[in-house]
Amino acid sequence: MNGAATRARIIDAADQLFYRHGYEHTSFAVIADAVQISRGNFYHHFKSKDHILGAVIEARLAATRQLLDQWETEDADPAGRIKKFIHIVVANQVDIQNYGCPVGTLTAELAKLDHPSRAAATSLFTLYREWLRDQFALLGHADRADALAMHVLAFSQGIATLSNAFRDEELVQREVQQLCDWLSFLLP
Amino acid sequence: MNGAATRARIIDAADQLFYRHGYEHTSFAVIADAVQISRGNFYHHFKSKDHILGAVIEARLAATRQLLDQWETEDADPAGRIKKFIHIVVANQVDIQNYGCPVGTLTAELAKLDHPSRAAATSLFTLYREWLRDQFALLGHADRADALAMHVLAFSQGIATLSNAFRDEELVQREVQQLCDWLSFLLP
DNA sequence: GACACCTTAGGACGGTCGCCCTAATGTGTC
DNA sequence: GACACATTAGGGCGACCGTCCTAAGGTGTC
Repeated sequence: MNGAATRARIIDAADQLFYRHGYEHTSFAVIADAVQISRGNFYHHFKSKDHILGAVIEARLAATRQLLDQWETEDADPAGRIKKFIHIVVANQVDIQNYGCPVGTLTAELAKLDHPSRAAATSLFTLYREWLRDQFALLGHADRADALAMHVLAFSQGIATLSNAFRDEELVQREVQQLCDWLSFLLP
Repeated sequence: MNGAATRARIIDAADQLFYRHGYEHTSFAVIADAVQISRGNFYHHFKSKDHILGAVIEARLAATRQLLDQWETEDADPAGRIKKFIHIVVANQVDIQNYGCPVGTLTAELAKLDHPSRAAATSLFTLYREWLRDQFALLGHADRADALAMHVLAFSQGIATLSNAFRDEELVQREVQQLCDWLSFLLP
């Protein structure tokens, strides 16, 4: 098999497993099982588990950039784009109920581990933050665009955490609706 | 030394370590070092690491109940009590910046580990939820008291997550102020 | 002082971890 | 077919994991 393809499959499997069971709890053996290659073979593709994590974060960054770009072309209205972001927690409700927010839980875990990739994981948040900030600036709130962006980000994280803890679907619907209402008041 | 005292010291040290470095990442050896007892000695006090976790959660539940009771006696105004809760993220800002919310991060980790004590950890959230619900009911919002309680809870979690990710003090101040303003609109 | 019992020390156990090596196999080029 | 190189299989390495055992030490009662 092509080496690059195997590498991509490792990243993909590791991404899923890191998300579902946490970075530390995911062992080489489990990833190897998922990709159906031998354990020792990893060394050829990645020098260490940390390097796999680095590649996973990089892949997520690329995927996130693509998603945000796609939203830019799909929706001409900045407010509509923000709503698309807000509705992530609804679209991914099942996963979030089971495993929490992929970004929030990863940064939290890496912070506790004092892991070198902590900053890289935070940059995933920054991607959303700056994108949201741009949208709010377009809506005429350039002076407090960053604060508004962080407000939206914070509520998404809060909803994700409680959705995961209580497995409460109604809560998600209700809070999302509330945040969309709040957004409407900001429109020109 | 008194056995009960040693047991209490184990719980206390484990609580700190679980919070700062995560449950799974905290080994027997590290706890033993912190308490200054031998590794194998744990078996006399706790059958397994899971039992230590159980005891830690129980201790946190007791401490939380005591805190909430104290607030009830300290402040006769339900709105004032809610503000006390909101300001937890300010009072514990340093710890939260470094390690996140003790409840939120624990439930998230246990969810990923599919750990038996997951439900027990969630009951820590429930404690706050029901207390907040009671406060909002006292304020004359019995019909939607639970939704309001969850709103405040979600906010706290979101702030804690972002505070931990970005280490941004200003963000905390700003969002807390905003939520207090929101609370003022609900007052009779 | 004798005794029972609570508490502790220290280490062995089977297992798994992340990591690393070597030999074999596949693949493309000439 | 010969060769160079990319990829893989399989397993060993030392370290550490959570658990469990035994023997020693401490403490209180009579």
